[in-house]
Amino acid sequence: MAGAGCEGTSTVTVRTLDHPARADIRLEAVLHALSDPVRLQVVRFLAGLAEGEEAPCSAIDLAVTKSTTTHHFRVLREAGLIHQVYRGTAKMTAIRRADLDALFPGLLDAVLTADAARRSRVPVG
Amino acid sequence: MAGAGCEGTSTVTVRTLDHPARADIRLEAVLHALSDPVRLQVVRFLAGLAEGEEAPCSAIDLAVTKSTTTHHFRVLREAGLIHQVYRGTAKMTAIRRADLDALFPGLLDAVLTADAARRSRVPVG
DNA sequence: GTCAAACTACGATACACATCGAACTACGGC
DNA sequence: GCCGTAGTTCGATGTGTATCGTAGTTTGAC
Repeated sequence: MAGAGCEGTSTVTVRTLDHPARADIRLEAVLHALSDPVRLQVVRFLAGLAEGEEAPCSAIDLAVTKSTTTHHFRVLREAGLIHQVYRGTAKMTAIRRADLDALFPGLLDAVLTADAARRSRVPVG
Repeated sequence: MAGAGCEGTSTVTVRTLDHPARADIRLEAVLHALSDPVRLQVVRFLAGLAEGEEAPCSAIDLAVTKSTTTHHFRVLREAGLIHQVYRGTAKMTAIRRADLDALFPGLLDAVLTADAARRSRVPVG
């Protein structure tokens, strides 16, 4: 059966992922997504990449299982923080910086700056 | 029994409230506190007051019961977003802007700006 | 086709949270 | 002392969430 059992897939087997449009990104959802340490780690990693650069889920060393990782990536995607696309066996992820900066100017930078400052105070987190 | 049954009260009946020190304010807790619409409304109201100005809980018209209001104010206080002090029968609340701006420069303003922008797009929220 | 790698789905679990109503406490005024 | 106002506490409830393990799907390589 084509495309069965795949979250966000249309009838044909193309493996597409649903993303909220820029206008549908909600501030509360973004703040909630950022309030989890695992997800903040993901965002921190992606924000450290070059503009538009992608990374597979496996590139980030998270202290949780793969199924939990899938969960967190979905929360980030549905909140509008990241964009994901299948490329071969990997699922490439990039941060939606342009959308975020347009909707919430300075928010992402403020969070990343605050997070970096805290991490420099408390060496290992 | 002196001071029994009062959250954060010391042995003598003085009704003191515990607040985290500036250094103990955690970014995740702040983001989580801001990710609830009721609490965001409280912060928006307090941020609109003059510098250092206080307001009683009852000054904000929230669409929840008093016990739920108590809950949200406690979340905000324990996250380090607000400072509360008893004054007569009222509990006066002020935003901890200096602490927040020192720890997370630009974060509160970015959230408030984004919230204001969204509220101007969607008139009633 | 077979196999391994990458990721997903599902069910379970344990915990956190937003909400309420009802009963209670603290304070100021009469 | 009595009462009203402001806020708290407690228990309950329904919902959300972070986590896991196991089993499954998809894809590229062989």
